[in-house]
Amino acid sequence: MRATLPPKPGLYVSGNRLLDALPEADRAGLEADLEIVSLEAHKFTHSVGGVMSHVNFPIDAVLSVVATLKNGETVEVGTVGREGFVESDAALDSPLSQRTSFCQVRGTVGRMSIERFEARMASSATFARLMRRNVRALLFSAQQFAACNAKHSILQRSARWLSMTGDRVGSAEFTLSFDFLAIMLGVGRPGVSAAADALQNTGAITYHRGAWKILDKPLLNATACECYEACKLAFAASLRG
Amino acid sequence: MRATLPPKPGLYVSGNRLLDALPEADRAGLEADLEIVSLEAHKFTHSVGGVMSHVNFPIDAVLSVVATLKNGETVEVGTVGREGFVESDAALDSPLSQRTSFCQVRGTVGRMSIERFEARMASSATFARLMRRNVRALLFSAQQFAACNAKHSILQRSARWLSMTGDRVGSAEFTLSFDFLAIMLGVGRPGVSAAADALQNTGAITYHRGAWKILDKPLLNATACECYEACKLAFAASLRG
DNA sequence: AGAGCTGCGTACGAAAACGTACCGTGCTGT
DNA sequence: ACAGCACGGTACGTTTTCGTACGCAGCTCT
Repeated sequence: MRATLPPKPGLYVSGNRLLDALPEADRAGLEADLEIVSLEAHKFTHSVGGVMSHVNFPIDAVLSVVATLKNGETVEVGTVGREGFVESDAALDSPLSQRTSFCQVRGTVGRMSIERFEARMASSATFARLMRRNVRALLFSAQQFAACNAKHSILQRSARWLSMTGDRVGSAEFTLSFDFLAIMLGVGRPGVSAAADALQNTGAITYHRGAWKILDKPLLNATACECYEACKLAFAASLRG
Repeated sequence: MRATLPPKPGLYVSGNRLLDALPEADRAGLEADLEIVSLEAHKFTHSVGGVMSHVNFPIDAVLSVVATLKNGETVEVGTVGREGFVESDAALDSPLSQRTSFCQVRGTVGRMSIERFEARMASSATFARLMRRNVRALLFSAQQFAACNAKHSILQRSARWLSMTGDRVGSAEFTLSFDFLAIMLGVGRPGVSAAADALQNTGAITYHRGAWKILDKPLLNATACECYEACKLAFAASLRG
């Protein structure tokens, strides 16, 4: 679960691509600043309005940022894996979280205290720049989700979600219930059911009782709307600084 | 078209609430750094992928940030008036614009060169903090739009848009065609037509050939989904630093 | 083995929204 | 005054999605 980028010999590699993109000087002391934590599915990392105590850099967990509406419905407004971090508010000069985030697919994260994060933001322009460029990608993806939710079908959005998640867990298999996917996409469960059927019939995926397996990633990507590729590119660009 | 916040005597007041929220020290030289420009409706300020030459602080214009899909459709993913600025990428350590923005409702903006903007970001922590907290509100609103587009009806979203725009132009009257509103919301024109009818029948607004007038703002706000209020609060919070 | 929970298939009427098309109406420029 | 055009009312058949409901299957725990 480490070394997803070619590690430089002797350097600490977190497994989080964002941290791994830091130059050598900025990785000094990183190991001491990070606590590796296992997150179970559906475990919250931060709730809306709360004072943030930590920032989380996913390693092989997938986290979701969601907006909660007044009637209690939640809709996913961002997905974060090893290419990013939560809570992004910390990089925007705010100690308060304006959204809820939680673990979507179980795995590990590197957890850094807000104090250490802010200290690094203040002391290293390179670190701060990388974090802010990542927030830029997060903004891009939130905007893309807005357009996507307005224009794309449940099938396209389901395929997008599965493709994105496949990339982030770094594996073709992961676990997620229909109900949860329906909530994330802001649609009804029968809609997800129909989409999953269609995807399974084309041979792109199989699923069984919450266990998904991607059989044909190119086919799945092709079924997904352009938003998959657009967000992928945006995050890739943010890692290049 | 100036002095929307109580001006301190002798201080330059731009009419943009974000700039006006700056402390006295940070307003030094602001007048020299800003060029007041009149924007016609539908005039682009920046296109996606372009190198940004300027940042625009709306005074009484309303700008839209849109995502353009591959089939040419555009969907509004952010609305910016005198409480904010475009292009936000400049505050996230990027010289490239990742979205297109253009003038939605004609009016004036204060335009600052990217060089002067970056110089202020670098030299004043207060300025940088205010800009980044505004980007935080922009992120919040993009996320809210994502949830809104997934969950709320055309009527609610139309009312939200009109309420938001009314606040931003600082007037109960403004101009906008049905076609354009339909594009912004990512829906068909008949949908907007029906929503406008319903809103006019309740007495919240009137419209005639693209000229809208808000008659009963509280009623309009009540018809709008919660996203109106949520975004309003987010931007208000960003102005308080 | 049985109870109970979670995950999922499915059906179906209702509602929302789409897309397209056609036509009126009020500006605007010559 | 007239043509041309932008604006937008309206209609209608089609598609998508919703919401709800019911039932079955597989896992787990006792």
